[in-house]
Amino acid sequence: MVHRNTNAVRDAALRGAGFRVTPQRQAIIRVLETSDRPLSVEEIISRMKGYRSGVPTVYRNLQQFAEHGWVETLVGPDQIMRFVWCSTSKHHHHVQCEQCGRAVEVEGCALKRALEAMEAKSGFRITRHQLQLFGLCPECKGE
Amino acid sequence: MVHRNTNAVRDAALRGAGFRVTPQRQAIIRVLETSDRPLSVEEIISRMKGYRSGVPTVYRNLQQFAEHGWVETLVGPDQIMRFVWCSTSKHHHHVQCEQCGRAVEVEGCALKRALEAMEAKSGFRITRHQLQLFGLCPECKGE
DNA sequence: TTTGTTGCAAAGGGTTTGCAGGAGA
DNA sequence: TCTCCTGCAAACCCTTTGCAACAAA
Repeated sequence: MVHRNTNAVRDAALRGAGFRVTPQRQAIIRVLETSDRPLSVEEIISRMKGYRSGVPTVYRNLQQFAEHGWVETLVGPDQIMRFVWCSTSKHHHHVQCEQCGRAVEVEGCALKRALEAMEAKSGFRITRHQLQLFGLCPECKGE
Repeated sequence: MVHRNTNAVRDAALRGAGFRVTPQRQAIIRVLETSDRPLSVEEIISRMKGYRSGVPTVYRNLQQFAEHGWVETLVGPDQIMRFVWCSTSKHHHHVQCEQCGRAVEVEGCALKRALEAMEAKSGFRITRHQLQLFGLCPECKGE
């Protein structure tokens, strides 16, 4: 019973963080966890099966989840907020396919050397960075 | 007459790109060129000396300038568009000081090796990336 | 004179707030 | 029961659009 177990873990995490377990929160997390790409609030709501929650509720919860490091908020040139579930709380980046929209996490961060070079060039001490990667996923790039 | 010269160069660039030379455009460029950080539209207008143009005009021009690669549009978590003048049209990144807000360009891109590592990890072919750097500038980091 | 530009006002649309009713614990 | 949450509607506010007047060329 993998499902049962997953749900139990998620509910425990909610409670452990001081949240009440509501069907809305469960639905938001379920949608985000099973999505292969960043989702807007509208997209999150439309993907809720059997349950439809209000827009403000989703925003409020997403904001709280972000404070706990559970979701990452991305906002691109279209000015729309999109959210991704972070399976790892370690520093990581997301690569998104420009053709099919699928996104995956790249664990770890290979930027160490590059950042050092940029620190030397700029004279700044770089403390934080945000990298967004775009390209072609394995399926889309193969012919 | 450095000023005269700079202005002449800028006006020629405008004309060369098919733009008419208007005081609004001149003012926008002047503000952006002399700014040491990304500016919102509101900030751009408030910094215009002796001339005040309408909000839509600034947005429209900024959009056109961006299409010519003259300005870069950044939008952070606060959802507000900010614009920086790009002195070079080559690929580059910006580092912004988290304390004083000053931002500088880092010419070139030291990410080649890091991107290759991430391509290998993800299986994606990475075609485009956007990197935002934050840290402490030379003045702010000293002590 | 021709045609690109500007400015005003209004529309647009994603996000946030206020508040009363509802439901976890 | 006691709070926390949710949902609705309205408020917000940055950005865009429409259109008539204006000005560069």
